[in-house]
Amino acid sequence: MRIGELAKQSGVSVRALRYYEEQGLLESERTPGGQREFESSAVDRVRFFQTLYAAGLSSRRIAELLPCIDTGGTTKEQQAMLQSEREALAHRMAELREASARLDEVITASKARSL
Amino acid sequence: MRIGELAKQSGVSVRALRYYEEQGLLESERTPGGQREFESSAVDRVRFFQTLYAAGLSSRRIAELLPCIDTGGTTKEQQAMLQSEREALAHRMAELREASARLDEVITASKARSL
DNA sequence: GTAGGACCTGACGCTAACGTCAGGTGCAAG
DNA sequence: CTTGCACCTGACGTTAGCGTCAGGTCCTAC
Repeated sequence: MRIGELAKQSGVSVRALRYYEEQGLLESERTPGGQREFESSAVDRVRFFQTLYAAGLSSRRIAELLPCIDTGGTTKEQQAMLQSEREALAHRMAELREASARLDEVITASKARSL
Repeated sequence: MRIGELAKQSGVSVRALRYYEEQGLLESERTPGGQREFESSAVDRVRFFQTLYAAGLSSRRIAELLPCIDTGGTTKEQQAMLQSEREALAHRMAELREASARLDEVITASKARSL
């Protein structure tokens, strides 16, 4: 499939897709005319990237994790990277919970005041 | 207290504090010589900002929420803003859980492969 | 063979949250 | 009164993840 179709199916912009390729996250064949040709599996891949981006990972970090993801990450370094990223996620979730709790305090306080 | 002391106690840079003030998040008196003088309560306030920043809120958003936080947010608009921000946090947490789950898949898959 | 939509490669623009000079002032100590 | 560190106000630099032209090519259809 070509880039426009991939964009439509994965829900990101064409520009974003070219950027992902530039960062080494996506690969593509080229037609004789020079246009990108993606495999259909790229759709899921891009959606996966979106999930990771939403979780706060950078392109750089995703690119580092890709070998682990694609090959199954058998080296110790890869295992360690996956682990540390998991811990980072846990940390971020804790921060969110903290912020959420603090906001709740404000909310309940304001409700009490408006009674 | 002066800005350097506040920076030390709250754990952020002097530049960041001036930025917060610029964005309307912090207030300060001025000495005759023009130097900022903060109340000691500013320490907690700044830490609170850090919590919200960590949760993904922008300065702009925090500034919007401030009246709710300071005055107790009694208007309907303020209540609505607090609610919507709470929901946004819940959404972000769901995204994190999703990403975390996907990463776990990768991790368990790689462990299985390395056996 | 030609219209025109999809695609191409630069390359500059944008926002947020500061970092980092530069050049000048305040202030507490000796 | 002079160090000398803390502080001041601009103002430009930085990073990420794209948005958005500009100017030119590909490809499919008629």
